[in-house]
Amino acid sequence: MYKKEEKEDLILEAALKVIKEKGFHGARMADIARKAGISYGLIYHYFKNKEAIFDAIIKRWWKGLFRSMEAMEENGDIRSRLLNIIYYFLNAYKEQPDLVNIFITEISRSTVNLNEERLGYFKRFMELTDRIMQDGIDCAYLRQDIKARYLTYIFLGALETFVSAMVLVSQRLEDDSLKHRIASSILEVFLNGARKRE
Amino acid sequence: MYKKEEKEDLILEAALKVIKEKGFHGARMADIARKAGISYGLIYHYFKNKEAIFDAIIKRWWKGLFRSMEAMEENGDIRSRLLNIIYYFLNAYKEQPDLVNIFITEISRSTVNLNEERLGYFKRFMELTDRIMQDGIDCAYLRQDIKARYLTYIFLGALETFVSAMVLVSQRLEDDSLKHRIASSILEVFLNGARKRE
Amino acid sequence: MYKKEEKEDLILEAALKVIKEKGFHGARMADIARKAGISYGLIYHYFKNKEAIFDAIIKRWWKGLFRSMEAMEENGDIRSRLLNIIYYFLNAYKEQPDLVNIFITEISRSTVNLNEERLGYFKRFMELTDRIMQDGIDCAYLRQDIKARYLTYIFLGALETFVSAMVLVSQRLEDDSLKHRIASSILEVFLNGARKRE
Amino acid sequence: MYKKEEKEDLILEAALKVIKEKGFHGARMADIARKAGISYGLIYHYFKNKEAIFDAIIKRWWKGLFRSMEAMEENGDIRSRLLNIIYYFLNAYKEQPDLVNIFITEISRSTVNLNEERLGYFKRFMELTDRIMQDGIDCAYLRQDIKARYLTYIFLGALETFVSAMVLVSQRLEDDSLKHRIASSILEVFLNGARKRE
DNA sequence: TATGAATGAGGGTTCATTCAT
DNA sequence: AATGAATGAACCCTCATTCAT
Repeated sequence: MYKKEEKEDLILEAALKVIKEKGFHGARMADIARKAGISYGLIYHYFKNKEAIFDAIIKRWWKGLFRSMEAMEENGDIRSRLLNIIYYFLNAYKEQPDLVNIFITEISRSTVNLNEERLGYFKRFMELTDRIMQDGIDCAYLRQDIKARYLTYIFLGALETFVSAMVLVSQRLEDDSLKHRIASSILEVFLNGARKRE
Repeated sequence: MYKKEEKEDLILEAALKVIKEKGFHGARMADIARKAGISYGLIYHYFKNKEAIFDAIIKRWWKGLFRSMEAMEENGDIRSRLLNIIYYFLNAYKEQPDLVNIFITEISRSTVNLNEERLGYFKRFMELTDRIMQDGIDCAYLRQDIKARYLTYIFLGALETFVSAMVLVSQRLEDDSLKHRIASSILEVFLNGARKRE
Repeated sequence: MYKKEEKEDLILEAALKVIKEKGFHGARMADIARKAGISYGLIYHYFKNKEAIFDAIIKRWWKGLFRSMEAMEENGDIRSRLLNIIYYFLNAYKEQPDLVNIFITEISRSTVNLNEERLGYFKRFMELTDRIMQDGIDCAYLRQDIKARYLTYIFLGALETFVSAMVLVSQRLEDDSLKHRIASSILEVFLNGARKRE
Repeated sequence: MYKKEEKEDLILEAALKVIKEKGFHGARMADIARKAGISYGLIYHYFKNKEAIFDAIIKRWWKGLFRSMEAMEENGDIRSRLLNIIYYFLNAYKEQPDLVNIFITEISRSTVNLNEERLGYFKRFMELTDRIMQDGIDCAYLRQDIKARYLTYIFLGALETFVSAMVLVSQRLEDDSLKHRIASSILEVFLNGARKRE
């Protein structure tokens, strides 16, 4: 089924744009269909219902992030692994700003639509990040007087806030050097506070 | 009219709870009325429509925060002023966890319902925090190689993420010593990274 | 109860204006109360309900017209009696354009709110006018080959259409000579067609 | 789309009946749906809202009338053109008494729902009728001492009043000879008063 | 696969009317 | 006599979802 996946992607892409503009609640199936250039009845051949579209979007986001993080676990140093997370957000933002927008505005904070599955993604993300921090603490790269989980909060908090600010002002990231500058800013500020001092 | 304000508060309190549970979109006027123990139509004596209730909640949040921040501007040192912000969130969370929940999930990130007025509140918040950072930079308390606005991002990012985490797990804050511990954690981690080194 | 009637008039006067602007359905009790400068609860001391206000307005219109027509029955010639009807409309229009507007737009044609009582007024109006026509036929002043009822139709049709046109364009009648000119136009055109020819 | 128009007609037909019974304001969308034998929401596939249904009904009435009047302009004599108007009303009344009822009770007099578009229809109707009268005056068929616009008032006033009376008493028009009798009554009475005398 | 007509539950809002004060 | 808070039925409109074609 090659075509099937393409069509699903077409729908998800359209859904992304509409949800970005109107939010999940405000996004109507008819809007999504129109944006995708198909009839709205057809959406139901590919997705059980509106919820399923949202789930697919969420899943897409997390799966990519997890894959990227896990790939680095074996052979990456702490800096590289943290940078990896940052770049996942920044690259995603560059290529699919709508997706990041939705992550920031609809996924990352909402307790409303939170179900077991979605909560699970978060926990996993926290755990994967915790593991980086714990590795850093263990190898004496990061300070040892703060719990890994707290470092995770600081790191992800800073990252999210930066990205949120970019989302809010619709910052363009076409210039790669700007992207690198932002990435290292986030990293350095965090490390400055979190690195072990001698 | 003394009674009028009381009734409005009653409605806002009810709305707070309902919105927390179901989100702004999911909250039905009927739910709010039931929760407030009043009849359906009465809400419309006090608020023009559903939007107005949301606005009132938002306004209440920001006005309190601004008042608190401005009161400290004259005579507070940097540490105190930052702690003041942290405590505003933590105290609010302790006394009105629903309000903080809504701030985190519905206000602080949503670009959907963002209008000029609401965006204005954010900008003001950023500016007031920037001013603290700039004062800290000017008096050589904070490091001078990072822009005030970036320090603001880090600080608010960490704060929001901590509070978000508390919201997500419905952390109870009945014990004041826990509150103080969290407050100083946030502050110290931030300062550790942001303070000027000799 | 002297005051009572004054207050009722105050309310009716206000109702007149509001109904003119918004129609009977669009007129809200709150609008009427505001226009009358009283609280809306008070209206219910003077009128049973909204319907009763409408009834009072209708009654006011018809009673005045009937009184005027009956007073002329004994001693008026045909021309005078017809002019009397015309002048009742034109004078009413001059002094209370809102009332005439409502008669034209809400009373004279609506079959919707038509109940026995209101239909009765119409029938009485038709009968009183028929009687003039019949008298005119009997005394050989009006042509005898057309039924009195048909002459009534023509006459009232012309009158209503003139007044309707004035209502539609919000014609001012401050100048009495204009009023007289219109009155005689209506009468002459009618008589020209209806008078007996030798 | 052939079916689409049929469905729209079905809805308009139902709306006609309901509005006749309850007036525009009193007519509920649910009533119309029930009368049309379709589901509630389907109406909104065909009409934007209640107002649009009313507009469609009004448009239908006027367009038919204008088409008929314009078709006669070139080659009709004055009598025929006036009879044409009369027959448009009487035929419409015979075939769609509800439509005529609504024209008389809701359209022809109401200043409440009058907007630019609707007022425009009236003006056009008046102008087209004026033109007949002016042609009649120019060719010395009608009297020359009365303005065309006044003749229009008389004519349309008589016509409307006749039809109104039929509407009020729910007169049946199944017998064509009755229709012809009424038509010539209206015309003769008008012409009797309006025709030029030698 | 594809369309869009059809369904109907649901929710925001209005407003006449009642009633405690 | 006067106020306006309180009630709740009513109604328009939306939109996710189903289904016949």
